[in-house]
Amino acid sequence: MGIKGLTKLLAANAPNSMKETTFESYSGREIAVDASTSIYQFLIVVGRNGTQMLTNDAGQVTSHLQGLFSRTIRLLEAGMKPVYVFDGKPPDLKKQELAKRHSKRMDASEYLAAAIESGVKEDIEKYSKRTVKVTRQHNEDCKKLLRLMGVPVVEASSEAEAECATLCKTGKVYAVASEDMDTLTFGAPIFVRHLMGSSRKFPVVQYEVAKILKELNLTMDQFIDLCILCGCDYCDGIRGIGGQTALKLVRQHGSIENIVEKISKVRYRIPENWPFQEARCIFKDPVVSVSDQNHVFEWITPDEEVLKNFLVNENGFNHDRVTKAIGKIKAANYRSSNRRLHSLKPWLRTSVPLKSKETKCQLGVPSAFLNPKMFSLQVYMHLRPKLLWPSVDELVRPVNLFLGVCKELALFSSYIHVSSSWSIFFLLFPFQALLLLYLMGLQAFFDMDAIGRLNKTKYECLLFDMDDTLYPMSTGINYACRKNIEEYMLQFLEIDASEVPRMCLELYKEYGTTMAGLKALGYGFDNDEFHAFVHGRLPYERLKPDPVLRNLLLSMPQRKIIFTNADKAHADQVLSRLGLDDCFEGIICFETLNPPFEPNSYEDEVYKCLSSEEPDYNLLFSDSERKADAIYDENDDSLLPKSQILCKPSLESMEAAIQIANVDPKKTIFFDDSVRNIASGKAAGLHTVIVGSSELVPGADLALTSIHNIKEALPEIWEEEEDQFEQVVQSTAVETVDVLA
DNA sequence: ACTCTCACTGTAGACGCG
DNA sequence: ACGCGTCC
DNA sequence: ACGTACAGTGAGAG
Repeated sequence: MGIKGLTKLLAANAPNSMKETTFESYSGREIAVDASTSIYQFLIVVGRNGTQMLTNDAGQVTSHLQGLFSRTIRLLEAGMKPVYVFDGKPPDLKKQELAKRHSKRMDASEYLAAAIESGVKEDIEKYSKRTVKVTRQHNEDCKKLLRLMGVPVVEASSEAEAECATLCKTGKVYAVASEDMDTLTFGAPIFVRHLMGSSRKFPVVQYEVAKILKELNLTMDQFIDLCILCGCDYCDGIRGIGGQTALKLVRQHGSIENIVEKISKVRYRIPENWPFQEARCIFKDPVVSVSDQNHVFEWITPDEEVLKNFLVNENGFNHDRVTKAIGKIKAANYRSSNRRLHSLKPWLRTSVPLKSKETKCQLGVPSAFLNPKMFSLQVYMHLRPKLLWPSVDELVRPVNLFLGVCKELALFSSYIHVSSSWSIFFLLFPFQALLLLYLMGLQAFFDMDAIGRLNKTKYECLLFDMDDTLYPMSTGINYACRKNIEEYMLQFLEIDASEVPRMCLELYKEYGTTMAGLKALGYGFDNDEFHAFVHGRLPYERLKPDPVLRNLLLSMPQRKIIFTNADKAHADQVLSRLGLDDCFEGIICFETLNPPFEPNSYEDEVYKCLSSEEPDYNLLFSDSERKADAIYDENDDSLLPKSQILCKPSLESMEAAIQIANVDPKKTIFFDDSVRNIASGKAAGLHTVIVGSSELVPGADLALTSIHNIKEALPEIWEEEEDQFEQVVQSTAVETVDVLA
């Protein structure tokens, strides 16, 4: 039911918080839409004639598909980028409200039956609408349709409105379009009503939460209390108190607790066991899906064939109509991908900071004073001898070799889940296991001998992203990091608070990291200073040592290298907290790809791949010269300033990493949690594994919910030990032969 | 008289043709 | 501009 | 084992 009477209350008490806009003005904007309410409306109204609805051959209702299909196309054609958010589990507090609705529907069903009996058309019409219920199947149909159309779908973990609001707060969408006033209570910064009202019965209205608070002169907490008092889905208000009185009381007393204490108990009866605090919690800290802070929504081209099959063959849509509609989606996609670059322009013109420069160098150590040695390659690439086995040299005789294997296996079985049949086998029948391994070894030796010197090694190197890959997203490090970046932009770059989240994300999207984007826009801050601020006060204590992962890593025979966009200090801190310091041969980090100065001191091959970009001379130049870097051609619409920073997901960064690590991409597996990094990793020729996702994404060869599942999902990594083993055996044999010869 | 609350009821898409 | 039938 | 919401109305309380 949303918040009772909030529209009126705001119209009367905060008229300036709402402004009339137009449908067209949201062109180019990402808009979150609550899917359930839309589907509900479609089911009620699309193609309804009494109890008749639009159906497919199988007699299943298709009204929701019809409605959603045309509405979404309408949005796309207007240049908007819709994100549909589906409901998750409703909070427990909402149960009673839902039960009420359920019983109402049951009543309506009875009335409907009676109406059909008596044959009164209007009653049939009326009551059949009231029995409408959005089922799981409807939801699934719609998700499928949207995905085929290339439109992003979000599954909220609880209330869709809460999820929408969070998407908006974090800048992933520009606004939430809904009719539900709850959206404001959940704190969606920009909330649009009647956006879909093609009837023009109501104009499109935009609410801004910040303006509401300002005009009502309330804090967000107080506003939430106000909404609870007005009456929300989660608990009753106080009888006799509506919007007006609630506003007065909140202004006067500040919080529900105080109001309860002060108001007349004679006149107002406070409900017993009134769960207003729980309701407050739902609004204030709603359960939302823990999504990747850096995840970027994409509106991709529709899957034409499958979409046609779904609509035409399965649901009886008119073929020509669908074909025409798909054409519209494609055209809209094409236009908006061209338009995307425009969205950064406003910041280019207005945001190049002038004042912030003076204070710039006081926070961090100017890089010029840092010891150049610190940036030599060795620091970032702790090159160690390639460690394949314990004491490889000693493995002259098979027995020694098997002792090594035993060690590894013993290590495995101590922590790997029981599912590893090898480990069990080894534990139960150590002697037999040894014998079997011995035989396998001999077999491998002879196989190898037959094949000759052909190198069978499948993987030589494993390239790991660090944050959100080696430890889960839920630690909140990523979130804290983002907050710090926003804080930095606010404090030191003097960017307007209202622009920060959105700008942050846009730059991230366009340049790979927000920092790279800021640099490209001409902000001349110091890299180290930025990193120090952003990574300085992260809640590292939340990272706990991960011995399981450590053992997994140590048991992998391949080279293992970290590839992160973060700086060295952060990488060191994280790895040390996780207890993984010594698991990696090297770290490719921000400084590796963006040497502070003296790019010449780099190895030739590294420099070669960097030289296609302008080296970052930025730090050596004066402010005015730096500003000149941001100059772009006003007349060329497609040109944005190039980033001077090399980072994922650019293909150049991938190739640079491959060169620095000196690996063959075909024999390297790249682990990352970001879809676009995976895509560009694939483009660079790497094997790719998306971590933290249960579904495959474009460009990924494999999906891992957690890095801990690596052994189950990629047994090849360990199986390769046998390959390595063959190699060792063989090379040993060859050497022996040489010696003998 | 006037303000406010409450309970109840009604209504809700999108397109294209003429 | 509008009403009205149609979509499946 | 489930899934929506506001606007308008008029009666009645204070």
